[in-house]
Amino acid sequence: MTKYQNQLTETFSALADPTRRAIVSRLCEGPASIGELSEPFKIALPTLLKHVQILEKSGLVSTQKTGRVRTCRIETGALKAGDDWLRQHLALWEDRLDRMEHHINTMKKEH
Amino acid sequence: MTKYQNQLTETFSALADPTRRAIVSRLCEGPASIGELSEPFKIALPTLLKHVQILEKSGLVSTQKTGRVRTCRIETGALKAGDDWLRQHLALWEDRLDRMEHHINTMKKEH
DNA sequence: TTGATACTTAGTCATGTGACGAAGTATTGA
DNA sequence: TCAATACTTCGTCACATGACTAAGTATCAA
Repeated sequence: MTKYQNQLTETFSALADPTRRAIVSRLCEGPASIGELSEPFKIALPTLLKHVQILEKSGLVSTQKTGRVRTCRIETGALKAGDDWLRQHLALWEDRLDRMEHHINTMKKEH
Repeated sequence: MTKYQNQLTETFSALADPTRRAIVSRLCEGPASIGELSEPFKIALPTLLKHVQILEKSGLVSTQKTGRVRTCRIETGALKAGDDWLRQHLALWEDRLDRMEHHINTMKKEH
């Protein structure tokens, strides 16, 4: 598996979990600490931390520790990579449908 | 978890596996049977079938059996839903950056 | 300096996932 | 009819995932 494939796998895996998507949504409103992130969820801190680490590994989120507080923020690179993959595939399929339609119209005219 | 959340979870989970992404890529070139799909991969038929079933459940792919052959094709709905989520979040974050930049510029002028 | 705060690590557990081979079913072609 | 084809189901297995509690460590405030 190429690095690009690996990156996509990590991005989509990270986004496959509803808690992690909620974290991403929250971070789109602005940076937050681990404690702030954990508040809206009914999960233990170590569990939340693990989610943040997965998001960080996938490149969706970056973090920085200052004193005893770790601040998390969104990174758009991985979001864009996922979006690019989806759009490319949508475009591929739609091109195919267009070509098919064109082909059918050509056939009709020939009658 | 709402139905929409569930749908997103299934879509992103489905896309998290490289074999399944390869199946989606292949099907963007046009419909294919289970046998045709399995050829490029070094995996057993039951494994491939399971992947196709996961893709079908997520709504990314639809299948139809005629005689003894099952034909698989892309469905764009789930692809679009995933793309929408990503684009919405990219937009959210970029709006925030714009507002921040505007704020900084306003502060500068006030000096 | 010392107690509170904010994570962090370690260890455990139930469940889910992706893989396989073997054996089954339903169609098709000769 | 009957062998070949194209899945499909079944049972199993190793490993990954997401959750927890308990017990750390590092920083800050009084």
